Amino acid sequence: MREKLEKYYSFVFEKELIDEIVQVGVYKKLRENEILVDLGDKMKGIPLLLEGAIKIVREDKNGEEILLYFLERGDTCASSFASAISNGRCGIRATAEKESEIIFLPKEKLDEWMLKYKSWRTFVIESYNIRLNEMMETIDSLAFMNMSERLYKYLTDKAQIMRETSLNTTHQDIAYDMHTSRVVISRLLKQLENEGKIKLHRNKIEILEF
Amino acid sequence: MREKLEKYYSFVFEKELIDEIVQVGVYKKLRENEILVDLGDKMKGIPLLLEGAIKIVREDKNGEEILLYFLERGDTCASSFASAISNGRCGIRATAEKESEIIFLPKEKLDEWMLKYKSWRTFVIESYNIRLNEMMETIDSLAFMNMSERLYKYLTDKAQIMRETSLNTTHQDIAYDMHTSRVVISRLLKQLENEGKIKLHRNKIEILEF
DNA sequence: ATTATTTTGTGATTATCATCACATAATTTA
DNA sequence: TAAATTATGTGATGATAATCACAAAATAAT
Repeated sequence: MREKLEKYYSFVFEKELIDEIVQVGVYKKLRENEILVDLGDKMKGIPLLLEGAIKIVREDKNGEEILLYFLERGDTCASSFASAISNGRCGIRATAEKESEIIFLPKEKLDEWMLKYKSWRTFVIESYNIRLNEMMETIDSLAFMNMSERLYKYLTDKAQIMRETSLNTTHQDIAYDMHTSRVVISRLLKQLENEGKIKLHRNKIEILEF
Repeated sequence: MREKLEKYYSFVFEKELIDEIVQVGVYKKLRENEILVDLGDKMKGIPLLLEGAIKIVREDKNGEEILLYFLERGDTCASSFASAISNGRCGIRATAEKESEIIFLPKEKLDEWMLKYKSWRTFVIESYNIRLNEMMETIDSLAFMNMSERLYKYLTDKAQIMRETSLNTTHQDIAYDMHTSRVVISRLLKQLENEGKIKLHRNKIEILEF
C-alpha cells in the first residue's frame, strides 16, 4: 500500500501526511463492476484511487442513468468528500470499471488534515476543481454536441481512462451510460466505423483514431 | 457593508472573520447585466454575494451559451475560487441578473483563512458542494427532461432566485440561456400558458403555479 | 450438437426539436 | 404621426433521435 501511495502521491502529499494515511487508511481492492458508493449512501470517509478506473453515474427517479465522469488513479471522489463532511447523502453511484485499488480515509481526519497539511488543502481544492471542470465538460457535451460527437468523445475518453486502445463493452452498456437506446448507439458506431475512426467486434471496440 | 455582511453571514462566519472581511474586502455594486467574471479571466480574488442575483453561463467555441446556475445572496462563485487558488483561468461567465452587491476578497487571504477559521473551511467546502449539486441538477435537466419541463424549471428557478413571481425577460433571452431557439421557447410558453401555469405579457412572464 | 441466450444489424414509424419564412402586434424613435 | 425597431405568433419542412419489430450472427449452456 505504501509503495503505490508513494508512487502516485509523493508529489502531491508531504511525507508526514503519507505516513498518516498509511496509518489510518484502509486498503481495499475492488473487483470489476463492484459498487463503491451507491445513491443515498452516507459516506464515512473518502476513497483515494490507487489503481484502476471508477465510473461515476447519476440516476433519476425512473432509474435512468447518465455518466458524469470517470476517476483514475490519483483521483478522489469529490462527491464523497462533500457527503462525508456534511453528513449528507451521496447523489451518485460509483462503480469500478475494472479491478481497482483504493485507500479509504476516515472522515474524522479530513478536517484535521486541512489544518496540518498545506498539501492536503491543495489536494482537496484541486479535486473539487477537477470535478467541477469535468462536470462542465459533461454539460458541454449534453448541450452542444450531437449523439455522434458525444459517442466518439465517450469512446476516446474511456479508452484513455482505461489505458487501452480497445474497449470491452457492448452497445447496450454504452447506451446506458449515455442515456440513449442501443439501436441509436449501434447505428452511430457503424457510422464511425465507416469513417475509419473505430473498428467493431463483438463485445469489443477498437479505437483507430484519437 | 458590515451591516449586510452581518445580516447574511453572521450565522456562517465567526465574528473575527467578519472583522477581517470588512478590513480587506472590497465592496462593489453591480448594475444589471454587468459582467462580473468573463471567460478566460484570471481571478485575483473571489466575490461574496451580499444582495442580488448572478447568472453563471458556459460558452462553447462557437459562442453558444448554456446556463449553469444562478447565485443568490450568501453564495460565492466556486469557479472563481478554483481559478484564484490555482492561478488558472475561469471557464465561465458571471453576469448580474439584477442590481447586485458583492464583496471582493483578495486571493492571498483565501488559504490563510483556511488555517485560521473553521467557519471559512466549512464555507468553502459547502460552496463547492452546493455548486457540484447545482451542476448535477443541470445535468439531470439536460439528460432527463424535455424542453417543456426544462423551461418550466427554468422559470420557477429563476423566479425564486429573483424573489419575484414575474420575470422581466424576452423569449429570446430564455432561448439563449437554454441553448435553443426563440421559436421553440415561444411555442412551449404558449403551451404552458394554456395549461394555466403561467401568463404571458410582452417582456414579462407571470408564474401562476410553482 | 442442439438449444438458448446475448449481441448486433436494419427497416419503418413517430416524436421532438431546429430552422426557415413570414405575419402581426407592441413599443420606440425620428 | 409615420417609420423603424423589437417582440411575439404560426405554418411548413427537415434533421435527429426514440421506439418498435424483427432478423441474423456469435457465443454459451445443456
